[in-house]
Formats: sequence, C-alpha cells, structure tokens
Amino acid sequence: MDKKILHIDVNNAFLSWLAVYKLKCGETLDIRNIPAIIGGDEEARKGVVLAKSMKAKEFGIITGEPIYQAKKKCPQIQVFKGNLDIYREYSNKLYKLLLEYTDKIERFSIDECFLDMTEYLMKDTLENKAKEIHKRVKQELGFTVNIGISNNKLLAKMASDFEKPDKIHTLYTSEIQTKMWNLPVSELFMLGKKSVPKLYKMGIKTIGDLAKKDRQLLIKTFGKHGNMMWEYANGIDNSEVNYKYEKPKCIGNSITLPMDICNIEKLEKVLLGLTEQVTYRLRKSNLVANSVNVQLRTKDFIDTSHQGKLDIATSSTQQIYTKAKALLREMYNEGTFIRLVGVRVDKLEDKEQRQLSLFENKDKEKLDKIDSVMDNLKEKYGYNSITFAGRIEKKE
DNA sequence: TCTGGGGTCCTAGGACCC
DNA sequence: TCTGGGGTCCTAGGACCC
Repeated sequence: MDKKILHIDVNNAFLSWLAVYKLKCGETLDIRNIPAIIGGDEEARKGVVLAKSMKAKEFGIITGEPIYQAKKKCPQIQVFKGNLDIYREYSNKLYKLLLEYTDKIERFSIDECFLDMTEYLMKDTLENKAKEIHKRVKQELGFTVNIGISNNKLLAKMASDFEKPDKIHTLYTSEIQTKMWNLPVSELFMLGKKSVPKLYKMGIKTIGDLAKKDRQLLIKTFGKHGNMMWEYANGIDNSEVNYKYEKPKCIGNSITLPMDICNIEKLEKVLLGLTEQVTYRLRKSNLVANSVNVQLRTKDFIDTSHQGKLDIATSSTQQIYTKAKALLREMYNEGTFIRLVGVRVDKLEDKEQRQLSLFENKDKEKLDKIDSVMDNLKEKYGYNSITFAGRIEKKE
C-alpha cells in the first residue's frame, strides 16, 4: 500500500522563532519584515549567518556565509544572536501540535519533521490535513511552515523545498518528471558541493539527466552514493518514518577559539572544558562510550583527527579526559597554530547493558561519585558553577 | 573582519590472523 | 629469486545534512 507522507519545514526557523519570541515579549518590530539575520559572535570568530529573513534573502545573503560579507551586500542588515532554548521551546510546541495528527513523527532536525499519515487519514485527504496543519501552526504558534506531500520521505522533502515561504506542495510519483526533473542537479537531497561538479563534468546538469544516466556507471564512479543518487533522482526511497526515539550514536563538542593557540597546556585546558560538557551529556543520557575522538583545525583550516578505544566503556570525565589528552599529545605538533579544538565520544551503549569487564577500574566507584556530585551541583546551580581544577585560569 | 557547531554514514588502507 | 588470499577490526578523513 502507498504511504502517505508529509514533510514539515519551518520557514527561516531560527529567525522566525526569535521574531515570535520578541513579539511575545512586547516588542513591536517583527524582525521577519526587515533585512535581518541570526549570526554568531564576530569578535569571537564565529561570525557566520545562521538564518536570514526573506528581506535579507532579497539582498543575496546566504546561510553559512561570513557576516561581514552579508553586511557588504546589505549595510543596513540587523544582526541578532541566536538562543537555543527558544528554538527548543518552539520546536517542541510544533511537535506537540503535530502529535494531534499522528504519533508516527520523525524529528529530522530541530525545525523539520516527517509525518507518516498512512493510518491516520480516516475519510480525509492528505491535502486537507496538510492545509489544516499549515493553517493551525500559523494561527496558534505564530510562524509559517512549508509542507511537502508525497508517498515517500524523499519526495515529500523535495516538495517542501519548492517555493517558499508559507506554501504547500505535492510531489507524487506521477509529478516527478514535470516538477523535479527540470531542477538543477544541485537541488537533489544529498548532492553537495563535491558531487555536483563531478556530475557536471559527466554532462549531468538536471535531476532528469541524472535519472536517465546509467545506474551502473554512477555506482562505478560514486560507489554506494552513486546508487543512492540515481534512486533519488528517480524518486525512489523506501525508508520508513523513524518515529521512535533513538539514542545518539555519538556526542561531541567543539569550539573555534577566540584566538589561535600554539601551546599544548592551553589546548589541554580547552580540551578539558569540552570533555566535561560531553561527558555530562553522556551521563544525562545514561550512556557510556567506547571510543574517544579529538579534532584539531589549524589556522589554515586543515582538519586532523585522532581516535582511540577506551579499555572499558565509561562516562567518567577523568577517564575520557585522560584518553583525549593522550590523543591530543600524539597528534599535536608543537608550534602549530590551532583554530578549533573538538572532542567526541563514539560507540555509545546503554550504561546498564554495558559489558562488564574483568578489569574494572577499582577506582570506578570513586570516579562515578565525583561525577555525580559535580552533575548535581550543575543541575542545581547551573552548568558553569563547578569545574575540574585544570580549567580554572591561573592568575598571572 | 573570511570560513559555526552538532550530527550520520561511508571508504580506503593498514594491521593482523589463518 | 619473492612474496596468496580471505576475513576482521580499526583508524583517518571526507561528504553530506540542518
């Protein structure tokens, strides 16, 4: 039986949500109606555009570009800081509203959901449900969404990306040739800035060109990815709406430093701060990690990473930091200027289901105790209330 | 005043074993 | 003199997404 899928995509999510929040707080200016962007802190070297208003888009401003470039395109642009708590709040409100229509909802990102409506239509049509959701979100939550309608996730997602904002589009299998094949191949989901130039060299300019290309040739050139892009171009996607909550497969934290560092002791302090945050999240999720990964980015934007297995799965800050520090020391060449440091834990498993090791660290209980005391303090007095001593700056 | 941060998945190649 | 072949596990790096 054909599936009935909706893809809901919040228009300019970060900017719209901040706009709604500001209005709720009594501000009269709706930042959606002026050239405005959400951006990082330029002084801290995080100055990229994270979201833009439609008015900003008219000036050619694109997401991900440096703010100074956006200012060149539009000198009167207003720049606002983002706020993750606000985003979470509105994302949850949207999710809650959508739950009234189906419990088969996949939260694809903070501002995108897939809905499997197959068993929830009653006598209504999919189009009518989409219209109702579209209207209710605008009226009850105050922001607009694009909705894509189709029989699989890929086509629903492609459809929601058509004309924006505040629109509903269908892209059924019968409409692939007229609505999708004429689009530039770069518009196809999962085709990025590496694949597209290669496809161009092969004479593939539109999604239609790709769909008609020999599948085996694509597999030969791009491997698995080649097979997938051929299927996507032909509108084939058999994946299910993954509505069950899934535990994360990795947890990471990275930071672009306010200024480049070329001193390993200073890098270690940064690494400890990152590790504390990662292990805190790990423990809150009741997970333990089997692998640690440290990432460095030089001032010339060259990325390197090293990873290593832990002897036993753990969520202990001390144990993971010890491993991270060893990885840092093995990969860092003294004197190299570092722009970004990151730490990530991988191969996660449930704490309870963890394989018991014969070589359990005898200090384990002690380490767990320290972590839980610190976690409790963080819960009570805020995340920055307590830290391991290594992170506290020495007075000069 | 260049170029964020958080993820998932894939691949090539090395080490090691039989 | 020259150096198989299959399999597994692991790591570094890359591509892509929002």
